[in-house]
Amino acid sequence: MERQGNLIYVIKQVDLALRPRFFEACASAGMTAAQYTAMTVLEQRPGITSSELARRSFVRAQTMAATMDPLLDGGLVRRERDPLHGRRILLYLTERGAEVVAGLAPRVNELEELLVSDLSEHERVQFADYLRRCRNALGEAGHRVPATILP
Amino acid sequence: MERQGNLIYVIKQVDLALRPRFFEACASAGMTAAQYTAMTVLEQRPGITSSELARRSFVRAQTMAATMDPLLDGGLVRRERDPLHGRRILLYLTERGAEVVAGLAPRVNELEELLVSDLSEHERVQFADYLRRCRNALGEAGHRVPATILP
DNA sequence: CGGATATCAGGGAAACTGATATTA
DNA sequence: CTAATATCAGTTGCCCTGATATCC
Repeated sequence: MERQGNLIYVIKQVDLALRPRFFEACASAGMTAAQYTAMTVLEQRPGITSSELARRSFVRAQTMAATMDPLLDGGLVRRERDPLHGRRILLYLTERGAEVVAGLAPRVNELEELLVSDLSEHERVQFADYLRRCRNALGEAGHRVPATILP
Repeated sequence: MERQGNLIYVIKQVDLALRPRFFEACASAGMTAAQYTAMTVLEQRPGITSSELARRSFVRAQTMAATMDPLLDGGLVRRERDPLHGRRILLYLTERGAEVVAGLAPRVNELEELLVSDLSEHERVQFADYLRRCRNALGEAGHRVPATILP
């Protein structure tokens, strides 16, 4: 009886407490949180399509396309037609895009350090592992993301 | 080396993966996610003020007031002037409000069970503890109530 | 006075649904 | 034909800042 019952609520609280600081950091580099997040994924998976990027980010293709638009206009992300597939368009960070992401990393790391400041080294590793397993449990259970497991 | 580096990103992923299901459950009871969340807090802290509720939820007073409005109109939440303080207005769930929250609990518990379905009993306890400590680390570090400077 | 509460007004980031054309 | 991609258009939930009046 009496389950803990408020895990979802606490995750929401953490997200809300994180948000203004994360927004602020991203804004200092001239972009939004969604844009920065997408760029960090793009950095690790060059040549990914917008649809695949959307799937990994748990949003719709239209949402990701809208997120990308200002980055394309701003020259932070570059598009390239897939020579093997006439419909797909592949995405890459430009040099400037990579520089901006790298320039923002210290501030984001600082925020992340604050987030886990009360956890020991061992606990941080466990926490990251638990979070990934939770994400995968949700991702695998249909509702979205039919295929691949995320890194 | 290889920092973990993407903790914030994974939290965001979990939140995004959770959101559509959570929204769907709340909508089935005729309310939004923010409204349901606020009501669960109200259930555990009857007589709380809207401002204090906002503070605990990591949002502004205006945001919480806007969240409450439809609940007040719908008769799920009741307001009462604080007899000891002419400005404060205390909030309470109505009977109907309590019923709606109780009716939604099974679906929310089901979702939470899915979330932690890959964690052992011991790991779930640890996970909840880590999340709360992360939330507290962010909450204690100020950043809230910056109170803009300048005239 | 300063500090907290409540509330009006407006704005923005970021998700959603629906519809459509194209291509493997 | 079906599935996936890209994209146009509109909508919504929900957070924000700024300003103001009231109360201790």
